[in-house]
Amino acid sequence: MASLAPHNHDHRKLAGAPLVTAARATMLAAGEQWTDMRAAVFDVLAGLDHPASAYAITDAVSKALGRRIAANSIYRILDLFVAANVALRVESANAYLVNAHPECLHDCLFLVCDGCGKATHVDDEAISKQIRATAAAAGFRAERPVIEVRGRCAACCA
Amino acid sequence: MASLAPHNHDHRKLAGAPLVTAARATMLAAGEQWTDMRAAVFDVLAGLDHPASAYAITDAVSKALGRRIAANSIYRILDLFVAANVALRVESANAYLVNAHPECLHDCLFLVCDGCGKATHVDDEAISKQIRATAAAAGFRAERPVIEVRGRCAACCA
DNA sequence: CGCGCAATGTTATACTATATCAGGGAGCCA
DNA sequence: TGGCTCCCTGATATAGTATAACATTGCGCG
Repeated sequence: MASLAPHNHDHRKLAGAPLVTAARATMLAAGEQWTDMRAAVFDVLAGLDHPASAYAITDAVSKALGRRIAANSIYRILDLFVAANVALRVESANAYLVNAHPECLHDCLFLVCDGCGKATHVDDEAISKQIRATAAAAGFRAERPVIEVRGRCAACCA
Repeated sequence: MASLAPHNHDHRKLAGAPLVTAARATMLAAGEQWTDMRAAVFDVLAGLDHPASAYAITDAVSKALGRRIAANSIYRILDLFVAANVALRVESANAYLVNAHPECLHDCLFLVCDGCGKATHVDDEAISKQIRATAAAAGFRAERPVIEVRGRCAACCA
């Protein structure tokens, strides 16, 4: 275990079982349950290599469970996940993504490729601070910055 | 805050007739027509004090023209407007807004109030440059930054 | 005139998101 | 145990956002 300084931003990404464990712990800490259904949704999210729509996730969960799940139920769970910071939403793509380090909370920036659809999650405190400062200067109370860059990733620029 | 752009970024906001004239000129310069329909949509946009959904705009245009316009037609025109930079889209709100200075092109930042729904349009080259630099550092070609801050405006904080 | 082209109309449909109420299981307490 | 509440999920309906596909109109031009 790396040391947990006040917040050293050692952002190694979790994956596999440790990620599930961390997500579960985060949910429990938020006073939310970790049900079979939620675990199934999380597994699907964690298995994606790019953000997916709620309906795509619904299809994948349905397939995984062998029975039809209503989109409705998936939305409820995704909303909880986002609120608890174990999942993230890409506003400009109406899509959801697992949060590979659910234990630290900060504004995040997505580089969203219009070629392959993949999103790279970047944390940059300098940008975040600057945006929040700009908002504050305008007398605006920033609650949820949405910072996304549409464009082309290195692989898709070719 | 060095101002090295080709133009001086004197961002006085246009309104009323001069704004329409500027928008029209911008569209023509982009090789697009300025039809009665487009003028009607633009008038509605220019009369809004906060971003509105395509359907709300459809209703307003329909009312202004005294006949029912299909949402479809409005979407087409809004898309053109956004492409030509005479209108802007707030991704996190699925809403459209007139661009009060259509003649200069830059990334923009919206402060979107969850209380009153108003959006403040801020231009900040420092943030824009930093975001683009971050993207470039990741080998990502930034084409369209989406920078929006959800929160509460000064009036709604009270 | 006849043709092509762009804009708009018309209709249908896909996609995204939420509301509402019913059912069912776990824990709690008399 | 029985009954109770609370939360999660199911089921259904509907609202809201966006695009597809083809028809029609009107205008400029040879």
